Amino acid sequence: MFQPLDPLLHSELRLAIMSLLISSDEAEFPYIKEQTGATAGNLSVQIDKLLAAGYIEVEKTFKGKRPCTLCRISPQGRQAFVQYVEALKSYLEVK
Amino acid sequence: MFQPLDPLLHSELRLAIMSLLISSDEAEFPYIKEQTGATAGNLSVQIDKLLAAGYIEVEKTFKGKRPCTLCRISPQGRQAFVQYVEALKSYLEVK
DNA sequence: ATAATTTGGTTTATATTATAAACTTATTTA
DNA sequence: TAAATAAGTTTATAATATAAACCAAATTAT
Repeated sequence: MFQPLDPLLHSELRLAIMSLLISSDEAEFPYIKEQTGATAGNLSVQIDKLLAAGYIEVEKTFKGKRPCTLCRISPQGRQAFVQYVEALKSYLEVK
Repeated sequence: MFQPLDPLLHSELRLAIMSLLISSDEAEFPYIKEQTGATAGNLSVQIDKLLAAGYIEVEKTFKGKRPCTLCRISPQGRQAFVQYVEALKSYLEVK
């Protein structure tokens, strides 16, 4: 009937992050922050969770002299997102 | 960019309840319990929240000698569900 | 030169939420 | 009449989301 929803993706901010990454493939911390409207603290925590789950990869580099945190979606992340969307349909389709 | 997700609907169990009610219009507690696989306690709590939000109406009757809790979606609930689905699209569509 | 502000975050604390366990009451069934 | 089942509710706990507080380095203003 209803397919379980991956709790890692069923979160407004994490879903927004993944949504950005699935189309842009990679994005910098400040860009994600701006696009999602999240606070830096919240964003940092949620990025850590996605990283811990293996849904994204995080590369810490520098952009000139300033630190730059680059996020990229992983194959597992991409798959999890697709599955999440599939699962969601079981709740949204009129049966 | 991303539309906010109504936190009352962005919950696996409450979304399942609303999903059932939007298509069947009304349903009994045990039926919802069976369809969602939720525990009675959890279901009771979430039904209360949907009721408090005005998204559903709850009628406590009897079916023979046994109590029967009947849930029905309200116009506000229906509207909120439709809006939630709209908002979700902003996360799911490839941009 | 140095004080204040901004950038780019992380860590920690709090408040909310989801969830199940424990409980209640009435009704069947053994 | 004792045990089990049905139909829930209340309460406790564990997880979660979120922002506030913090930190370090770089930039800008005085």
